[in-house]
Parts: sequence; structure tokens; C-alpha cells
Amino acid sequence: VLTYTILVNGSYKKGDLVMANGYFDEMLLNGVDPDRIAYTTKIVGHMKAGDRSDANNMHEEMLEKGFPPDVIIYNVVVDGLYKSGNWARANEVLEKMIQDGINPDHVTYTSIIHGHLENGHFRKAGEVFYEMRTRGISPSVVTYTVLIHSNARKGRLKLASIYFKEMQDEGIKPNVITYNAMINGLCQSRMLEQAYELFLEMEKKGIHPNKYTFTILINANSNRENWQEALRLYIDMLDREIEPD
RNA sequence: CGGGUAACGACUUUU
Repeated sequence: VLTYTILVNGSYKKGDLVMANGYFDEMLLNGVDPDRIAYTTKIVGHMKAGDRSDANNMHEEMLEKGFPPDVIIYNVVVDGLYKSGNWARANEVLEKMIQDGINPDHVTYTSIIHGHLENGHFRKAGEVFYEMRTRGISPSVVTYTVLIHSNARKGRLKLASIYFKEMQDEGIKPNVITYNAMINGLCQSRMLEQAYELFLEMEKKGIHPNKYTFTILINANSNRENWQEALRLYIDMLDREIEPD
């Protein structure tokens, strides 16, 4: 089951629904019984591909096999609803989730916070962030990265920096994406020097810049017509064997 | 100890 699930999930990530179905069927043919995770993988894959009907069929089959919806299924649904602007529906599902005795976890909260931030509801996002902590649910790196990213992107750099520091005070280590979010915000606010400081800082910590990091910096320099620096970064990137897009 | 959910950039219009 494990092996097949990995194959199925890998196919979805490549966007190959046919291949995913192929592996899933092959698993059945070999007499392997899908478990909760195998079913969820398939449902999520189809939902993300916009294929709701097939996802629904699978969902019913899961119920028949005695796998009630778990936290992850709910998280996926809630996240999808927020991303499509279905606020009312998202809240209904959240209530149902709680009625079913499934508690929202840090992923659920991160999706909610992200939804608010992307809609400019900064205050609301802050409230939910506060609420999750009072419920004893610890924010993850992703939670902080989302907060940093949205705030930094809209020029609220001081708040982003506060989160950046706060997470580290709490022992949560920023990763490449967190750094990229900060660097991106700084570049957009024309604070290239500080962006470069973070760039150096991450390398010092052994966090390797990726193609996103380089694209952000190259783009910022291009906008300022610092062609030579942009080129230098590009070459630097190739030297590290990072593929340009 | 390895399988499912949330987070990052630019590009995206010559018919």
C-alpha cells in the first residue's frame, strides 16, 4: 500500500491523473486493500484537479469501507473553499468538522489565516492567529511564513519582521521559503541592502537559496537597471547548479 | 525511521 500510495501521489504531483488512476487500479488488481491514506491521496488528487464527481464517489466508497472523513480531508476542503472565495461555505464546513468531533489543527488554522490575509483582512488574521494559540495549537513554520509573506508583500515590513523574530524566539526555524518571503518583501519596498543581509544570513545558516530566491533578487536588480549585478547573480545561480526557469 | 492536506518569485496577448 505504501509503495502504491507514493506512486499515486507522485503522479498527481506531476498532474498525470491517468497515471495515478493506473497505479491505483493496479493496486486493486494485485489484491492490495487501499487504506485511509491511499483513499485520501486519490480524493485529494482529484479534487485538486477540479474533478469533484470522482472525488465524491471515492469519498462514499471510503465511508462504506469504514473510513470516516478525517482531519486531512476536512483541511483540504476548507482550504479549497477559502481559495475559491467561498467564505460562507468554508465556515459551514468548519462547523461540521467540529460537530463531527474533529478538531482543527495547525494546518486548518494556517489555511484560515492565509485566506484572511489574502483578502486583506489583516486584523481578522491576527485574531485567528491569537485564537489558535489560546487553544494550545502551536503555529508551524508555515503559519509564520504565511503571515510574513502576506504582510511583507503589502509593505507591512515591520510587522513581518516582528513575526520573523518571534518565530525564532519560539524555536521555530525559518526555512528557504520564509527567507524568500522576507527578501521578496524587502525588495518590493526598495530595501535591497537588507534583502542582501538576509541572503547572506541564510547562507551562513546553511539554508540554501533556491531558484525563487535568485529570481527575486535578479528581478529586483533588473528593475533598478543594475544589469551587471543581475548577471552576476545569474551566473552565481548557475554555478550552484540551480536550473533557471 | 520513509506514504495523504496548508506557505515563496518572474514570465504569461504580435492572431
